[in-house]
Amino acid sequence: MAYSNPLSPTDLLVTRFNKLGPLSEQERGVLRLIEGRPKHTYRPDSRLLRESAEMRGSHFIVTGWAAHVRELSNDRRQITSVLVPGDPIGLALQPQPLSPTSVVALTPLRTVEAPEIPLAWRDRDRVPGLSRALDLAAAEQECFLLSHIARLGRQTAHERVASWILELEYRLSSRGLSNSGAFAFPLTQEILADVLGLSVVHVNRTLQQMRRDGHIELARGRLAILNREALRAAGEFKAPLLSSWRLASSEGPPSELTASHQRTLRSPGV
Amino acid sequence: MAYSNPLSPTDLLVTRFNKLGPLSEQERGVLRLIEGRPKHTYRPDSRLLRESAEMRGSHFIVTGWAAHVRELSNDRRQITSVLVPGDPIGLALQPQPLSPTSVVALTPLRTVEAPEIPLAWRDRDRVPGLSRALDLAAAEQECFLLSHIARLGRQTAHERVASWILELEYRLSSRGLSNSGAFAFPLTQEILADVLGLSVVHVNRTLQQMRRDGHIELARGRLAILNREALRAAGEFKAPLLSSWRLASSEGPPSELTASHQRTLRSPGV
DNA sequence: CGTTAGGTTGAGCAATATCAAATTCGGTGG
DNA sequence: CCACCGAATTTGATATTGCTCAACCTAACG
Repeated sequence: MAYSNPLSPTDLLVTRFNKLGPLSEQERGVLRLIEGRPKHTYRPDSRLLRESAEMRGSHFIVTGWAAHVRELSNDRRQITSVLVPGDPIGLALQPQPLSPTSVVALTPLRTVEAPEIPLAWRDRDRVPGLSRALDLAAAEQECFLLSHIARLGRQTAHERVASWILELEYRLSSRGLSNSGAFAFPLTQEILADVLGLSVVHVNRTLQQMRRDGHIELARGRLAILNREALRAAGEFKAPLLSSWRLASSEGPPSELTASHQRTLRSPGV
Repeated sequence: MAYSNPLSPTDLLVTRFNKLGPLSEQERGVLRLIEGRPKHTYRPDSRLLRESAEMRGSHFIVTGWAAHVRELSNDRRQITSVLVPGDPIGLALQPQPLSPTSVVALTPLRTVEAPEIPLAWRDRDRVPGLSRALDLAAAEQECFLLSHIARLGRQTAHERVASWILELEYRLSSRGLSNSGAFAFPLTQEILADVLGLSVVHVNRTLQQMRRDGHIELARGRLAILNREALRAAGEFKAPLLSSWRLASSEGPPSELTASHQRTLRSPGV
């Protein structure tokens, strides 16, 4: 199936968090505990959380995509962020939080419980690298929200699509889910419209334009970036800079698990 | 001057935080320390923080308004949030953070240093009420960002203006800066355009429409909400619900123990 | 094979942007 | 008090982007 991926939940999390902040062996052990936790499956369109409902338990996506969504009158809805494998669901800073958005499955979805994560976030002294990685993941998420505001407020349809695709690919590649700019892409154009604040028809025309221009290839549930420079020029995407020490050591903490350095070049598409 | 307000920095913060989570006398003492800290003044348009620059020191606005802003090509800019007295500047969860947006003064601005705030945020055990208030303030801020995404993505010009005005009044009144829906409003229509993702001309026409309809009054640096119900119906503004114990006891300062006993019954499966 | 969800296309339209020219307003100096 | 200045607001005319509606096409799937 298009949504499946070979990484275990643990691998996903270790891959991603280790890029944010180096994890000790003990901290990886904490993540590995998650491997054995109960899993949950959801059908497309099922609702994992309702806006203003209490969040209980934090989960991570193992396979499939989901979204944070705000609903408005007249069947309008706005997706505020798309969630891919490795993203948290129901994870919050304070106890007894109410969800600020609904969370819905966009595809068949599998999640795993991760009760140790919110605990670790608080217990900073025992797992400093992990807490810090969680802080940075939160900061990154906020950064994407801000980019999305700029996108919706001030960018044209083409620019929105371009910058959003680059952001998505950036996120997927940090989890090892993108192969030199090509990745499984299970969203319908209607969902895309709700992400980008456009009509379905206009999304369609915009995508076709980008195909005609040779900037992307999109077919059969796969999206390939063919001309990254063109997309960057149009969308003005900049990878989020989160913390100054990352600047100093942007190669990242050397690790056995940095998937992105070991990509094999492969022809994109299907 | 239109931007002055009678509250001291301390009063502003105590007023606001005390609404988020009840503060002990000792915690108020921490806030009162801020009273004596160094102040800073800025002219309109000056830049307090640059995007991707390191944030050093956390401040609070004492008087005047500012904004978080993302800049794009072609002189476009998007304001992601407007900051009013009592709002933090440069406050972040993790150490050595890089600012995800620029911060600019929209009016003459006065801030005060508040080095104890980030410390208090971490030192949860010593000042639990204050840490919690900070958590909730952060959650509230995130909620406003999400609302802004929905606003820009899926609402019309009229709806955007309506919901934004209500949100603004909500924030001002929690600081004692709004008087039965009327408050000092120092923003130009051009700034408003950059907030709402519209052209200046269209902002102008939309405001006039709302004046003609008798929904608002806006003149000489003051904005008054005349028909709150009409604005709510148009904009679909909902005050953010942050935590379940606020639901249970939103009128008085609740005992911190009511929380877990008054949870609402269900929540959909996560 | 028929059904259906998703994708594509065309035509007309509405919302909003752009451009350009007043006009008003809040100071400021005489 | 008056005259003036620049910034902000307002207005009109026109252009454009993106939306709506409706039809049609295609591929996946039972």
